[in-house]
Amino acid sequence: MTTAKTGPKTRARFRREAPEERRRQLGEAALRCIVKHGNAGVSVRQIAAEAGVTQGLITHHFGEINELVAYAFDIMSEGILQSIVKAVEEAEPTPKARLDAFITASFSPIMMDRDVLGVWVVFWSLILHSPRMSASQRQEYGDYVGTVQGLLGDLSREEGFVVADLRLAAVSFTALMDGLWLAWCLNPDAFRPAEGVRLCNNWIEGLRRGAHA
Amino acid sequence: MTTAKTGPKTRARFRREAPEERRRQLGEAALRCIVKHGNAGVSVRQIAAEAGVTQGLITHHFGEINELVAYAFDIMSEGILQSIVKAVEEAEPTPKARLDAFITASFSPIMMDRDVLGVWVVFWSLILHSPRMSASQRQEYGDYVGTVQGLLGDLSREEGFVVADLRLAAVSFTALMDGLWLAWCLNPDAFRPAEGVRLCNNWIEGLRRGAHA
DNA sequence: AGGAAAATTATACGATCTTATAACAAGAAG
DNA sequence: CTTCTTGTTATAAGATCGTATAATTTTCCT
Repeated sequence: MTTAKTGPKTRARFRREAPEERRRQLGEAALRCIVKHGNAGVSVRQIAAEAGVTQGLITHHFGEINELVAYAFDIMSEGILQSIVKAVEEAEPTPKARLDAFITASFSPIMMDRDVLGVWVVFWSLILHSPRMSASQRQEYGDYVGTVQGLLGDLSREEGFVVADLRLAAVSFTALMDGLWLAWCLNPDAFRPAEGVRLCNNWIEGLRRGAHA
Repeated sequence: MTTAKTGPKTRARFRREAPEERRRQLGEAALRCIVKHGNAGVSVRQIAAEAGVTQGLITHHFGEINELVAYAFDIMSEGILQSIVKAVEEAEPTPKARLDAFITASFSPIMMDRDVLGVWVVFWSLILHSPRMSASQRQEYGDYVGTVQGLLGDLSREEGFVVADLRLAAVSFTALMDGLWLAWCLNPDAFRPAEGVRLCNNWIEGLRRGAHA
């Protein structure tokens, strides 16, 4: 891909952008690279090329590449949590409707996308060796479990069933969904999205029937 | 680490090993490298150094490095599945005791080890971009779910409760455990191993009470 | 012993990677 | 219109990576 007939000593023309915007562009380019090549896609050169800029820009905006990856992780985490929370907020304000919305959103086409989940799994694999990403993950995981705990607590109060340890129950439900995402991502034949919804609802049904009392 | 006083033109002495043994040594060295450095540990040079051999040996035994990684994945998969299955076989032959053994083994110190689980997560992240590993994973996942399905089916027959779709229930239980492993690996403060056992038992209790009927 | 087969070392080559540095240009401000 | 700031390009340096190839050593077989 040659630049269209540049003179002998002309430099490439470029557009100057606000730092936050460029950072976001680079972060999204990173996500696209990970979609395409997994871990192997994480490279200054590939990401710069994907974003249509030179490598130096990444150094300039992020210092080292791990910082860019962590930033991309943050972008994605926020995006996912937000889209799910949004679905909950838009549901009818009854505990059951809100929980249903949560589950449905979790298995909507936005989430049941191998590209999305594939990037997610790659991030998981990076967290253990990146204190920076680990901190983000703990924060985000806490928020997530907290949200689930709220939904489950509201439901139990509304319907009058007992849950011995609400936080643990939320951990369990979260684990179930993560596990289903992972299983489907690695092997989409394992179950259909609608079956994922059903399995989550079955878990809730167990909760109703006092399995966690 | 210099070799002890080699003459000017002497070559390093070495021991010749049977191919299968050497392959296994290299596979285990690869696992150790992944423990230490995650994805970044996957490199011909690092693995060869870890195994105490030269790089060429990896090419010789595996051709390309991805083949070695896939082999390491197979080693680990078999090891884990075997240790769990063994615990089940050693339990009393009642459905409940066997299932208990399965759950207990799944949260024993052998599994609740961040090094072990960390490697596991790295492998997950590689599967999506490696047809060879993907094939292994599907096979192994099928075996695993099949084992779970057998345990759940036996219990339901013994205790006389109804499960609408046994395969789906096994998928769900498997997902719960994978999700708990993942959560604990990324954040060991999320719950204690004994609580993991309890959460699995709670899931089973839901099954008993007809949540999946 | 002696010799053949194959495991292993040693080395080289080209590609790609990360990071650092200097030059340049775009946009804003005076 | 000029000047200043800084986002951006361009380039280089050094490390690491994967793989190929040839030389050498071990080991087994006769």
